[in-house]
Amino acid sequence: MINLAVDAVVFGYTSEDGLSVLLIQRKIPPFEGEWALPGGLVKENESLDEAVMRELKEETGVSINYLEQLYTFGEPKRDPRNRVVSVAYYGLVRPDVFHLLADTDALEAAWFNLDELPKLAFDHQNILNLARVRLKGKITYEPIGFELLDKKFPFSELEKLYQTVLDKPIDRRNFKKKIMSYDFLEETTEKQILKGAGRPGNLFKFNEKKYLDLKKKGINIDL
Amino acid sequence: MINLAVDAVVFGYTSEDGLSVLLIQRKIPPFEGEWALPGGLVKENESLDEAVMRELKEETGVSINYLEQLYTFGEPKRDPRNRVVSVAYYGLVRPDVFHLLADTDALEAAWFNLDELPKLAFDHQNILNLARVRLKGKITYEPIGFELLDKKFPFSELEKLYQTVLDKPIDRRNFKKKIMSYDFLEETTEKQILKGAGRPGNLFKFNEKKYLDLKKKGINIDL
DNA sequence: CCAAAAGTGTTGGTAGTACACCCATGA
DNA sequence: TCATGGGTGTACTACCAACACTTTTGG
Repeated sequence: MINLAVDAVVFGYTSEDGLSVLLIQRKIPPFEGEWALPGGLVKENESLDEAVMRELKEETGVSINYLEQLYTFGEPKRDPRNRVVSVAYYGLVRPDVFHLLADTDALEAAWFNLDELPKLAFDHQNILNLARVRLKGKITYEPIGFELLDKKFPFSELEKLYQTVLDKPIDRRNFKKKIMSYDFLEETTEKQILKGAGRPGNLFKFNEKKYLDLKKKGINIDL
Repeated sequence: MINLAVDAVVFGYTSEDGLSVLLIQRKIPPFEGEWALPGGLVKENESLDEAVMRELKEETGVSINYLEQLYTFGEPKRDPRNRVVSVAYYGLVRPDVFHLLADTDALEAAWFNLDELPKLAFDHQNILNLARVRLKGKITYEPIGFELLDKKFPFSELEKLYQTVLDKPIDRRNFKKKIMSYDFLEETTEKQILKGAGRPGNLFKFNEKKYLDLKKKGINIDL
């Protein structure tokens, strides 16, 4: 008898704190009290996509519908008790729009900065690592930002987002040239309201139609 | 109770017949007598990779160990009887090195040219379509050919392989320039033995070390 | 006036694309 | 001698990478 589960790697991005990941503290054995990816067993009559959204909602209160399938992990001993095969999903959201609410099998749900992670239960560190790689890959051929930034934002916010996810510095001028050539950003006349010193930047917004078009067609941001 | 299965999309390539796919004719319901991808239920104590190799061997006699995970299909109604979630794998081989031998749940095993496919059981046509897309993608960032061509082969064979998998014409000169720049091919002094008219080409061989290096590092054949 | 962040162009190199004619062979 | 397939080079373009100084603001 093989049990089928789903796990969700939900990355959060804010310009202040960079990348984080949503974890839960397990209420039940195995690994009781330890931190793990949200997830759980698939029910008889739901699809995998439905299962992962449901578990995420149940355990963390986070409700999103654009997770992507990452990989299926099926080593016989990955769960110390029973055989559990897990279909992992991943996604990237802005944490501040959710109110976390641990429930069902979770004692607590919290965002952890990627460089301050606790030890994770099961093989969840592997899953997270793979998700990290895939996320990096993904943003080089698909635009991101629309769901992660404010309606209007200074250009530097988009730049910071790419630098954070790719985890390397980017030349400001070349990046702007490239992004602008895809023509999915519109410059507004408004200016950034500053917190601290520095010249305030113009605010930009996404042209939603062109942005979604390019999500389908694909772009190429090799940096 | 959810059953867990694996399915294999094994593509075959020959320069004469192009791309084909390995199918089996089902011996048991559902879809008895129809053609389907080789695959079957995962056993309690084997990994997913082991399961897919085993099923492939059992049903078709084909023994390979370099399939890659493709995607996991889990719609509740994809199997008309029970709930079956299937982890699909894919790979590309040369058909002529295998002796097909249908066994266990298969009445017959056979290679089908991609444009002469029978109607497939379950959602296997979807799985195949996705595998086709992924295969195309894959050869643009990983060299192929070593396992598919003879030890020594005329350059046109490699060209034909790429044209077949990508399903579009390629400029011979540009392709050669690009491939040669990666430096994993060595030109020999031998010449092709002809079948029919035409100027015989020089034979090439892979530099296995450099080839495997590039498999890891990745290349970029955007054509 | 100093520190912080935004804005802005040019140049050189590299890689990609388009393109056509001659050569060696078998029939 | 014709048909078949192999072999080869150039020129144009587009993209990418590297790079530094000026402007606006807050403190």
